[in-house]
Amino acid sequence: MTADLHATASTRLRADGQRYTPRRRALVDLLADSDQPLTIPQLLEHRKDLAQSSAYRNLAILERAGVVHRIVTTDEFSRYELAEDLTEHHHHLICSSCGDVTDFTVPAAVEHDLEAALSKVAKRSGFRARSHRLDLVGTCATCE
Amino acid sequence: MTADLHATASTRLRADGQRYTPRRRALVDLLADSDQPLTIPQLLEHRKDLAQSSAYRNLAILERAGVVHRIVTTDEFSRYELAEDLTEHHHHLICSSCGDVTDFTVPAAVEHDLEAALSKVAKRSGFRARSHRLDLVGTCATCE
DNA sequence: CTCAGTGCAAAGGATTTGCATGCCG
DNA sequence: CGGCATGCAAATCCTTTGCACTGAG
Repeated sequence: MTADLHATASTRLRADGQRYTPRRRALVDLLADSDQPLTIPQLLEHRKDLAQSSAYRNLAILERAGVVHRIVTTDEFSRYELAEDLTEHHHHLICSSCGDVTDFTVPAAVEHDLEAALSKVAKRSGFRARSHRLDLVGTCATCE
Repeated sequence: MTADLHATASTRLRADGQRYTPRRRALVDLLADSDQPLTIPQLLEHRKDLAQSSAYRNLAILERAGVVHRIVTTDEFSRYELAEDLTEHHHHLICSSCGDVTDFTVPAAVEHDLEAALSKVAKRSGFRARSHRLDLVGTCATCE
């Protein structure tokens, strides 16, 4: 699936008039290898040769192209993960103490009921839903 | 319930060694009167006599005391609402175009199943859950 | 040669903080 | 009176932007 991932990333960037450069590929690789959304400092930590400004710029471009997704939790840093359709649908455990985020999933049945309830709400309010977010906020095992 | 609200706010602040001043009360009033979380510019807009820095400071204090809750969505501003236990449990429609946030609720049955699934997840990961967040992200009727 | 991608350094903007003043207890 | 709350202005810090350089086509 990794090969596919890069092919998809490349296609989406091209569709947006952008190239799939080594730097951008490196960012996608880092995100794909992680089981949690990463902040830019964390990304730079893993790949010291990446320039901060370029990381910001490239992640913004990758986000516009629909390759990565930016999330804001409770601390001061944005975090990035692969776009929803490039991973499996999942949710986040957010530690309000250290800010760390971990992925998790819920049973398909629950997810399904949720979808149904949400689409009803959206229809009622004339809201065009694109996605939903379900996060659990609390304290992670380490901070506890 | 408004009287109770202020009594509760006052008690919680006192427990945190803080006073319930007119400015703080004004902020709580504004949030209680709104059917959506508000940004600080929005709060200042409603009450022009509030100083920006004091608003920031007081909201931080109110948050520490458990009276208000800060949420970060997709745009650059934080938004504030009354703490979960001072309102009814609800969720948010987040417009990714204008950043506006509207409250909504889901049927108790769905909410209940969700709680059950989440507490199972939390237990499995040694995560101490404090609350959950369920948001619908998309485009509001106005921006559509 | 051209033009996008990159790195560095400087600018931006929401939020925070230092400090002098005012007010409640 | 004492100490916290307030307002103003300056400082912070994540993020964005300007600009010159480099490399791919």
